[in-house]
Amino acid sequence: MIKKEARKRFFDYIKKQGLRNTRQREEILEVFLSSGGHITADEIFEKVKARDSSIGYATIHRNLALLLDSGLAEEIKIGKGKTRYEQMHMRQHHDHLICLKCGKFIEVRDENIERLQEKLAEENDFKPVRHKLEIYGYCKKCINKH
Amino acid sequence: MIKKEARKRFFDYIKKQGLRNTRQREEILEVFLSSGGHITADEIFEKVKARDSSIGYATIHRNLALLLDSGLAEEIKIGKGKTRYEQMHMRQHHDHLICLKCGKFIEVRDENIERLQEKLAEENDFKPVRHKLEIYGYCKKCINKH
DNA sequence: ATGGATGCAAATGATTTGCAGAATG
DNA sequence: CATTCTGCAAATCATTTGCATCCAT
Repeated sequence: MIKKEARKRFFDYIKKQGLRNTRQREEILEVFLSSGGHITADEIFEKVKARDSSIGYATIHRNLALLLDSGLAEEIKIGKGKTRYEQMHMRQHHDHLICLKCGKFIEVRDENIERLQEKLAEENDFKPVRHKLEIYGYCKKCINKH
Repeated sequence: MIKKEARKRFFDYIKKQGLRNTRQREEILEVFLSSGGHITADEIFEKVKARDSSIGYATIHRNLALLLDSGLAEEIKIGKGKTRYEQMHMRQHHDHLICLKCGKFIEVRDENIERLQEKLAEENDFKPVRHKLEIYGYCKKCINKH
């Protein structure tokens, strides 16, 4: 199962850094990995609190930083809203089409673009690690309304 | 001259919205258009203040919002730093290679990627307006140091 | 003259940090 | 046991807003 891999990767990272495992850390990881994607710190806080009402908000952020560092999560910051966190590990990388009207996120992937990005980086003596492609515009429903 | 075009576009927008032209607005636009790119609100504030020490910080933000709305500027939010503003109008669109070690921004452009993005959007019944592509990794200087 | 624009200071909102006690390896 | 982690509250930091006044049209 894929979630198991992600857990392993996270705990391997934790151990390598000389850090410890905790109940809270485990719960936050679980909620994050079970999220559809694009989850906020607040949303994680609410979900974890439902299971363990004693958890503090700061703990969410501290562990989110760890998810980022371990490469499991990626930040998405758009406009003035709060930062969203997306899974990097379990799922295949994808790009986003973002509707300027209704805010809808459409996940897409194009192998040719992926390949050209590698090439583009290489041509610039750059070793790519990850990337983010966001295309802003209007989705089908909103295309006539703006 | 290209800067002149950008100015026209901005003031056309202002007028269309029933807004007014002011000394401050003019100065902020000037500083923004003269910036190399990736400028922050603070940096604009400092530069404008050098010419007009009475200007307030809030005015920078209020006018930056206008630059965004008029389509002249684009926001770039990375990590925990402050938002950077980049010119959209005068210069050709470009993507970024961002070094995870030294923070260097390399501007790149690939026609094929641009074209494939159009196609990708179209296939999803999506009308693209603008996009943002950021590739994170290690630049030539840092590639051996991490 | 009229309503948008500005400067200032205070407010906001998200994220971070200091600290003392709790828990892990 | 030594250290990391946690919850809490206070602190930060960037950005936004309320308000009285100013100024462009």
